[in-house]
Amino acid sequence: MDNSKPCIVQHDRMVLLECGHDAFEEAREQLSCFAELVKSPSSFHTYRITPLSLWNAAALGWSATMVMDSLHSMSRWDVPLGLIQDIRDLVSRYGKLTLVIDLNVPYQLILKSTDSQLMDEIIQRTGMLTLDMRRISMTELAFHVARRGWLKQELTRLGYPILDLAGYDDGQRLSFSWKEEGVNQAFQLRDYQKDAVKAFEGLPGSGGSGVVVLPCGGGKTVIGMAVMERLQCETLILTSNTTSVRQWMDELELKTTLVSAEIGEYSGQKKEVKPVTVATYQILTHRRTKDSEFEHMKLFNERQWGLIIYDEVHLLPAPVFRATAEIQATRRLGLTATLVREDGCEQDVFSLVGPKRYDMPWRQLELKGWIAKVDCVEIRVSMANDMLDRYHRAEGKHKFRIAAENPDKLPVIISILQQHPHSGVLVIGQYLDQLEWIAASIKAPLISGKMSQQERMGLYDSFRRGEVRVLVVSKVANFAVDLPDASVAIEVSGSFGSRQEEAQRLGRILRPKSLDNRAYFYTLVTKDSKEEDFAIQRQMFLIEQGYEYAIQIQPDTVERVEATDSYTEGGAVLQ
DNA sequence: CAGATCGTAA
DNA sequence: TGAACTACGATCTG
Repeated sequence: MDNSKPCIVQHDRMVLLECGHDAFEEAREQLSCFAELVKSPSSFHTYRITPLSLWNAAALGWSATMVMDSLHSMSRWDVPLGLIQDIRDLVSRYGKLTLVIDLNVPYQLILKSTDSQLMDEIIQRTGMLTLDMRRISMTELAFHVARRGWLKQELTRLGYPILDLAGYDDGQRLSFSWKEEGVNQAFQLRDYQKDAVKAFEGLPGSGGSGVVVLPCGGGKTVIGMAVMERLQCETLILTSNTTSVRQWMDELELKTTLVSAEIGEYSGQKKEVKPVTVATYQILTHRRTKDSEFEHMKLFNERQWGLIIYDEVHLLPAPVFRATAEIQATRRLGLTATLVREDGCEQDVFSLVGPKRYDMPWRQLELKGWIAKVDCVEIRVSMANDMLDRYHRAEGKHKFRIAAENPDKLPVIISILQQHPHSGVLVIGQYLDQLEWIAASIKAPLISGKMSQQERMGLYDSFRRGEVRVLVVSKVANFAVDLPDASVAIEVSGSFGSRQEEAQRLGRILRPKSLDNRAYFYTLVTKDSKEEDFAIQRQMFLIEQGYEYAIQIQPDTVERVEATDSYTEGGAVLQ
């Protein structure tokens, strides 16, 4: 055993990482490249090495030897032999199967494998020869172009990822450029944005499809536009909501020479199809009745798109995968802050949109000053005795809500507000009753789904101007892209454990700050309740990104609030 | 026929 | 595990 190493590598593909260890930070960075975080209690973080995490690493250029060397350098004990075998096997699978165009037969693709045994294995496991595919040599299988997406999806599911080198249709050409700003100064991309665009383009032959992972505030729309600008083709942009549709359209008009006649909105309100069209996922999946067809999927074929951009690709609805499988000859760019999906369709994103091409951890942007430096603090608030009684008597499903609505969270909120007397603060929660009560108690306006868009805009404006310092917001915070940014967020309750939600909420305070570029994220959790478990689950994504939650335990009510005051100011911050 | 309101889906 | 919110389309209104 070698205690100078931070990890325990287990034969079940789990890796335990000791948190307090000197080499923690470095190990975390390595692991995040080829493993995914599954649990993060305080002393050890648990990572899992999955086929998908290895293939994504392979797509970024990791070899099995590199993964092994990395594991070896971090592991306290010898890396289990079985695992070494598994990693060798899995990583080497990426690239063994390639997809190319048959230059002799039109509409025909060829799946090539590096050895005939592998081809035998695949044919056996899939029974593919019974379909419209022919084995044209020991190592080659020919099939129709229409099967391209289906094949990749199926084989990835079976454990055989395909390196797609079959190329793309360029689509209808569309000329435009960045608009010149000021004194003939065209728009400048940040270095990492240039790198992301380059990574998406890949080497000649590869690239052209895949996912760019960037935190909120990292400029995902800019990267989308930059890829469009490189390709000079008609583009379909898919986003999660109508506000974001308008945002894309505005940005395009503002930063490029495209004019409004060339940019179309395809949503519930309008059905324009123009050289650049921005649509919501929802309209694509809309059906008149439960089992009628998806009538708007035809949008994929209404023009000769040269590029399809999937904004927030982690939200891509399952039915859209099917349409995506059919347009594999079109370049595809996925943009997201997290590849984690609650429905486990990560594999389909990998096989149908493409592998991860670029990943920029939040912490690195923070070091460069592109986003604010955030301190995350989890405050565990205990329950008063009568609440505790109610909690224990309640049925399982009500317990969570009782804990979440713990009224003793209020003094903590007030204390935090006092600690940040000059900052814009967002109080974010899940239950309207609770939020109404808090809003009334601290005399701050509440923004919920009930409030009209106009009223919201008014409040957002006053908040931006500093006339209103504190806003209480409901789940609207998860969707409203126009919510102004603050430097302090207090999460008073959250849903069952969505990592996405936590990421979104943190995103609200990430925009760089003028003074010291610092922001604060507090999450209030009732001590010894179910809420603690869900909080752990929610925080996982941020921990994956390298954030650490300082934990404050709040033993009892008001008089302890002062006690924590000094504690917070002192040291409950990140390094 | 633009804008408000309502029910439904996910 | 449940509540809250959004998007869409249909219907209504001046």
